Amino acid sequence: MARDGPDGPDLDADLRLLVGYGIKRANAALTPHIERILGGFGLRRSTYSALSVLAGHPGLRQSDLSEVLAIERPNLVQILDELRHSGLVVRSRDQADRRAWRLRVTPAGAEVLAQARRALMAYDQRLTAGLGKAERKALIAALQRVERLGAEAWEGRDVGEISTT
Amino acid sequence: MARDGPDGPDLDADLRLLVGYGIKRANAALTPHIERILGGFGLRRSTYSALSVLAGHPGLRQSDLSEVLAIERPNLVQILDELRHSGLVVRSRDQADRRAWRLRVTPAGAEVLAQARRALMAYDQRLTAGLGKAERKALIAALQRVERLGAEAWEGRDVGEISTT
DNA sequence: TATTGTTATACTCTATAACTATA
DNA sequence: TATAGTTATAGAGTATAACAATA
Repeated sequence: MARDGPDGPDLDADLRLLVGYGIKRANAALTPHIERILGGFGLRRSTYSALSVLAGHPGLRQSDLSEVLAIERPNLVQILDELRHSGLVVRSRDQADRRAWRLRVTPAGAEVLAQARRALMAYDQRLTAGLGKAERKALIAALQRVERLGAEAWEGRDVGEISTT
Repeated sequence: MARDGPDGPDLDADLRLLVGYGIKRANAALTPHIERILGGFGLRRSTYSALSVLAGHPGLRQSDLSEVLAIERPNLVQILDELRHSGLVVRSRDQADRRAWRLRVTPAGAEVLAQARRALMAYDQRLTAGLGKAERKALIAALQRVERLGAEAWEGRDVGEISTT
């Protein structure tokens, strides 16, 4: 255990056995680069995500978007303010339910999204350099599966047995 | 595209093509559960990580630990204060360099770590339920590779070409 | 009575500048 | 002059309570 790697001893070898640790470290390593890339288009991670979903699903309400992106409604307000003030998103009152807003991406928003998407996809593809298309798809599927399994409430009882399959 | 899944339409299908998005969503889904599990032992994610590294490498200095865990030195101070006040870690002045501290896990710290580790490992194993041992190892390796590739500075030039391999 | 969007607020994580004591 | 650890602080992300307007 704790064997040395090419960049020196991996002192966190024990933590590296955990999928959750690997995900946290990977996220921390990627985040500043993703923010820098999107920042070049006047976007943040959250505004890019909102723009991306709205572009594919015009007429979505804020509460729908909140659920899709797993963002609390109050936190979405600022995100949408930002997109509206930049002229990338507009909203109009729902005719049937006058409490709700219907959101749409403007032509300018679609253009910014397209450009940001190209830059972000190029970076993201680099993350799986050396992997084939099938392997990349498998990684993405595995992550989504981890997300689902991890989110399922668990009674946290002390399970001594660990599957050896 | 944007085909419906078993739990309804996946409105973020476009974002799901990104490894970075999958990592962010997985991390967000796991974090509260991991915090809850570790909270049962009086630990946070950061204090658990520090405890885990120090247990395997007694005598480490704070700056070493900071580098291993990719935590800025100032942020490590509070983490170690917490561990010391809980009696899980002690420190002593380095004899050769009286600016530095040498860190060690106490017997109580080792015991808390062992218990927390069992609970956390049981949860983490659940994240890859259905995967074989080799597949789980491959996922962990892929994450570490993503972390490394993603951290390497990149000039962010607009690369239109995307590998089709 | 419940829901949509909003405001205010608080808490954690993370990052930087500047200080001290030692080297 | 540089380094180890510290303090203070600021920003981003995220979470909850409470409110107005509407259902």
